[in-house]
Amino acid sequence: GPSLPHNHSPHPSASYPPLVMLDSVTHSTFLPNASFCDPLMSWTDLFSNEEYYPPFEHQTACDSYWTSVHPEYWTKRHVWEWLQFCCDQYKLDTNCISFCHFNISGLQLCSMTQEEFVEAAGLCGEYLYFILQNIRTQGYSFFNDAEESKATIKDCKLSQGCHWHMGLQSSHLWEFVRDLLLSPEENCGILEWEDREQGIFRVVKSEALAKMWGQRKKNDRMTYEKLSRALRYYYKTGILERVDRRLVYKFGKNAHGWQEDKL
DNA sequence: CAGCTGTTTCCTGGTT
DNA sequence: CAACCAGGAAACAGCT
Repeated sequence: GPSLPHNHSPHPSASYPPLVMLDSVTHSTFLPNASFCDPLMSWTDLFSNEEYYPPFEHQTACDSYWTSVHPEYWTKRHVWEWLQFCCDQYKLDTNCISFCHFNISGLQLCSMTQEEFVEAAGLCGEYLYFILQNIRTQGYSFFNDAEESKATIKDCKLSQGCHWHMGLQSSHLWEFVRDLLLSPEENCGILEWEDREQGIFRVVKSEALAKMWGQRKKNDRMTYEKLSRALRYYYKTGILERVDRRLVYKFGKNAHGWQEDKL
């Protein structure tokens, strides 16, 4: 899509599926309760923190943790562990993840497209996809060779830090609305699903919504009048579809990440 | 620098 | 009447 940022791998020589940066992922969605912290930091800290990664020698062959195995060779159990870990570490909303979609082997997991991740886990799917691609591209040694990983981590930290920040800053209006709908903690009854399946929702507190959007854009002059004008532009691009009711909107064909997982 | 995207701002006119 | 909806037009900001 034209709105996707350019893929920019930290490892130009490697060939693997392109990294899809999370331009649509917002801070509020994934870290609803945490004080602001760079998700990247937790990501990298994660992989340099021995607390989460017990020394490799402590693992036995038949009792290996997912970090000690390359994703392609993960068992169902490894996949499960990885998923649990991601939910835990990134405070993913487990309600939007269809866990039965992940009752699969690592090989199957690796063959899933981003779209399939989104289908299986909504917005979290994008996140999980991103994490998985990172693990894959870092390679096996990432978890085992401490010396080698250090350098890799550092490189990653820099280049991906930029992407993260860009992703966090450049959230579009419709994504902001979507994320609000998907995170009850932040929502406070501002938005409400009218028809979850159809992607129809209602703006309950229009002024509050405008205020919140204004905060996001550092614009204290934002009003619902202006915000709604921006929303109406989405009819043209298929992000939203017209609903003939006051304060009611519907996600269009070109909006993604809002769908509830279908069992 | 030019051009494009995604709004932001403003406005006229019509609807609930 | 207040709060919305429809869009056109133009300004703007960030990005390529």
